[in-house]
Formats: sequence, C-alpha cells, structure tokens
Amino acid sequence: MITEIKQVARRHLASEGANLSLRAVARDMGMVSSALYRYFASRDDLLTALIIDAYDAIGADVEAADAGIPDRIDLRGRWLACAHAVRDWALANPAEYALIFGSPVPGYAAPADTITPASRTPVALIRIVADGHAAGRLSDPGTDLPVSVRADLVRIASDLGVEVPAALLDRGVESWLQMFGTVSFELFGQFNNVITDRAAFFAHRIHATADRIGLPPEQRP
Amino acid sequence: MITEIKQVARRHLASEGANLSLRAVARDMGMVSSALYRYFASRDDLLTALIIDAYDAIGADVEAADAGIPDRIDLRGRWLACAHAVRDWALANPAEYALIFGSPVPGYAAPADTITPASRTPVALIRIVADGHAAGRLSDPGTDLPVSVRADLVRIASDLGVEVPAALLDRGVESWLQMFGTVSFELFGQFNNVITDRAAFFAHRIHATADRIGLPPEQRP
DNA sequence: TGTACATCAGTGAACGCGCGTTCACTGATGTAC
DNA sequence: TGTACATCAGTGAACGCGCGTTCACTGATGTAC
Repeated sequence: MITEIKQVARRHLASEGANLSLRAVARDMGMVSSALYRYFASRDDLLTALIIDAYDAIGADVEAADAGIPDRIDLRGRWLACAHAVRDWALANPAEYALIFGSPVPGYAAPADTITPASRTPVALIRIVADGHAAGRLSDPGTDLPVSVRADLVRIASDLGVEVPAALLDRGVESWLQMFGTVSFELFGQFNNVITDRAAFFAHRIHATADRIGLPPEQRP
Repeated sequence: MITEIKQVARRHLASEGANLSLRAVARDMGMVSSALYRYFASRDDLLTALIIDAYDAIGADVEAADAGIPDRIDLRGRWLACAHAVRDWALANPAEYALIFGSPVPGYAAPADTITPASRTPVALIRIVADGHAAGRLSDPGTDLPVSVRADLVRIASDLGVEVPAALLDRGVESWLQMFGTVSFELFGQFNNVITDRAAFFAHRIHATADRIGLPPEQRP
C-alpha cells in the first residue's frame, strides 16, 4: 500500500514537478485525501520517502551496471557502465532526478536519513578508482592541491574507508562533477540549440573523464 | 513600475522557489492582485521576464569581470575572473540561479526570447578561448572527436562567429560543464557532508579547467 | 482661464478552483475465550 | 461453534487558507479646444 502510494506519487512528480499534492495522489488512488495520513505523517514525509527511493534506485542501477562487468580489472568498462547507468536512469526518471539533483524544494529540508542512500552512486564510482589503485593500475597524479581541498579529500576517503591518494580522488571528484553536470544540463534544457547528439556527446565526455583519471583503454576480450 | 514588480517577485522567488505567486507579489506591493495584469499578461509572462533578467544579470557580471582584466592577453586571468563571477552571482542570487539552471518549472515552457540572454555567459567564456587561439597562445589539442560531436561543435563556433578548432572548443565546453556542475552541486546541496571549503574547492577546479584548456599561467605584472 | 473629454493605474468583488491537515465516524476483518 | 471485543483502513465533512484570472468600476491626471 505504501508502495502503491509512492508509485502514484512518482507519476505525479513526473507531470507536476516537486509541487506534489497529497490530494491529487489520493484522488488518483480512488481514496479520500485524509486516508493517506494512515501511511505518511505529512506531505514532507512522503517527499522524503520519494527522495530516499530515488537515491536508492539510481544507486542500485549504478551498482548493478558495475557488477555486470565480469572482469573486475576492466576499470574503464566498469566506469563507462556506471556512467551510462546514471544517464539512463536520469532520462528514464527525469522528475526523480530533478527531485534529488535539481533545485531544492522550497521549505523542505532533507533529513539525515537521505545521506546514506545519496552516497551510493558516488561510492560506486570511487570504488572503481580505489580498485584500480589497489591493483596498481592507476598511478597517483601527484598534483599539488590546496591544503583545505586535500583535507576534504582525505576525510572523504577515510569516511568511505577507501585507500586512494588525494590527487587521484580529486580526479574522480572532477569526473563525478562533469558527469552530473552533463546529465543535468541535458535534462534541464541547457543543451537546447546547442548539443543535438546527446548520447554521443555524453559518451565522449565520459571517455574524456576516464582518460583524465588514467583508466587504461577498454579490454578487448 | 515593471522594475519594481520584478524586484518584489525576485524576493519572493528567494523564499518560495519557482512557485511564484502573483497574489503574494501584489500583496507585498500594497496592491490588489488584478493590478499586476496591467503590467504582465500572466504569471508565465512575469516568470519569463525574470528568467531573461537572470540570464542578463549573470551574463553582464561575467562580461564585466572579463572586461575588468586590462591585459587582454592574460587569458587565465580573464578565465578565472569570469568563473568567479559565475559563482559569486550564483551565491548572491541562488533563487534566480535555480530558476535558470535548476529543474524546469513544471508546466512552463521558455519562449525563444530567452535564447540570446542565455548565451551571454557561455559566449563570454568561448571568446577567451577564441582570443587565445587568435593570438597563437592556445594550440589545437587535436583530439579525435566523434563525428556528431565534432559537427555540433563546428556549428556552435560558426553560429557564434568565432574561429576555434573543434577539439579546443570541446575543452571549453568541458570546462563550462564542470564550472556549472560545481556551482550547481554547491547550491543544490550535494556538497553537504562532502566539501567544506567550497571557495577553495571551486578555485581549484577552475584552475584545473584552465590547465585543461591550455591557458598559460597567470601573468605577474 | 475654464470646460469637456480621454486616458489609464488601480480597485474590489467574484468565479471556480486548489491545497494540507484534523477529527469523529463507519464498517469490515481478525482474535480471544 | 458462537459471541464479544479490538483493530484498523478508509470516509466525509470541515477549517482556514491559498491561487490565477476576469470584469465592471472609480477617480485622478493629462490633453484639446
């Protein structure tokens, strides 16, 4: 029942954006609006549930894409698979993507429960870099980093329990930004009148990020 | 009067997000809501005006930042100035930033009048690259590009009337994505619990993009 | 200098609609003895 | 096998509020003669 409510709510999200209306959801379910209060304490609670679900959904897709590459040493293959999983999920679920990566919903503050689901996707990406480093296939670029930036990166690595040199992690973060920047621009309309072949453009961008991280060329089996 | 309405509307945007209410704006101006219809045909018209203004405001700031570097051959100086103008404007006007770079407003389709204002900022950035190329200070990286990507880039260059090799423009676009990706992530909350020193992080990212484009180190006068 | 008229910014009431949330309730289903 | 009771999903009316838009209007200001 909770699942069904969320499903209908997701449908509404798609047509109405983040202005989610409890009454409209109830109407669509053939219920009276007050009935929803048996399942969610408030509209914000429903929103939170949808946000957590969205983070989990994209995270699960990315993890599955990564796991789908049998050769764990094919780092670039894993990286490309994850990146395309991100974009594919975003294109398939634009409203949910906007909910988590778009403008904050006015008057809504995400509770702490969203932190863990939110980290699934970035963690999957970082793990590829960490694996590559552990396997001796990714070298430390050794770039100079501003102290506070280095400090943040070191903390991130230790929070996630991965062993990655700060300068290498920096390249990973850079790529993460470019990946999501590209998807957001595509979804939010900044590519209108600019980029036409978006799939090719994205693939090209992702290869560029892989080069930048130093991921070896794709394995040919 | 139109100016004043827009000013009040901008204030509302800041607290309420894109759910802009005509009645609330009118109330704040000590008017009756129907009075606004003398100035704007509809709520969407007001939104459009705000969107155009926002694009123009950030574009003007970036252009001014660029013009503020007297040595036109100091390409990196110009690049950094523009990038920081982008971030500064975004931090100072988060709601307007969200309006133009965040999730699309549900049920609202931007009319064609927004295209030109929207291009001011990217054009200012590309012009730096074009100037560098014209002055022989930026070499063509000569990267292989997928055909359709190359075609888009060539068309963009010719639309804007700039002479930039596709592979160099590609680096510019990459940087533009990273720049806005970084600002959006900062503003939309993705850096919570991740990046603490955001000014340093942004500056670092921008230097990395400048390196990537091949902009020579800053001039020391 | 004075009168007649046009312009036009802003009013106020109304239309028809939406919303989140509360609250006492009905009525079916399941459980305990 | 039958009765009494508890549980609980869902109802329906209400509260108090919001919204965009239309429309006939007032009343001040400016213009023409």
